[in-house]
Amino acid sequence: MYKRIRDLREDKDMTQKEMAQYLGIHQTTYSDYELGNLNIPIPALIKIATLFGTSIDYLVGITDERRPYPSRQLAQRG
Amino acid sequence: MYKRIRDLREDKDMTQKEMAQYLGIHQTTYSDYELGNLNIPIPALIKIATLFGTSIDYLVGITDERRPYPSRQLAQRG
DNA sequence: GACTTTTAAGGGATATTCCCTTAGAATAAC
DNA sequence: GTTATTCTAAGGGAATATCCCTTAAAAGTC
Repeated sequence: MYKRIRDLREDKDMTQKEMAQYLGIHQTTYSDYELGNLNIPIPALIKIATLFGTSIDYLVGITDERRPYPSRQLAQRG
Repeated sequence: MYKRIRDLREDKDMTQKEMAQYLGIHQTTYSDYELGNLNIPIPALIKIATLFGTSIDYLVGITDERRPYPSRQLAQRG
């Protein structure tokens, strides 16, 4: 169960159907992602993290820090 | 092709076989992970990020920052 | 060249994925 | 309370992906 993804979705007042459309999959597939019944593919994880402005690490519970590192395109030296 | 994972593995002088043993999978499966032929499951991503002391975001190329996010146990408020 | 180590490709049994249908839960209006 | 509506979850199955095995190819050593 990916509670963080569910909580972020609800914070954004989005439905599973809307998330599924965003990802190009069916609502029931997305439901299974949140429930942990299916492994979430990396491309979907990236899109979800981007949508919510956080990191994959936060989504999957590795860290409690919600802010992502700078995205690759904008990263600075130093 | 997950070049970052490959580069980190080589920096650590590890073979695909050693990585596969660490993950509990076959060398050819791990090879397919690096090549992008197979989707890397989240649990494997977590183990790889932990082993290399970095984030999943770095592994998959979202960010260029190599340092890991604060671990869940040690995360601070603010 | 012969040998070893390492990585990648081919093939196939098996497990997973994904969608469809549909059921259940929650809410609202009447 | 019942009729809609919305949202999420379960059951089932065709299609697809996964994972390992075998083996080939590449790279290095002697």
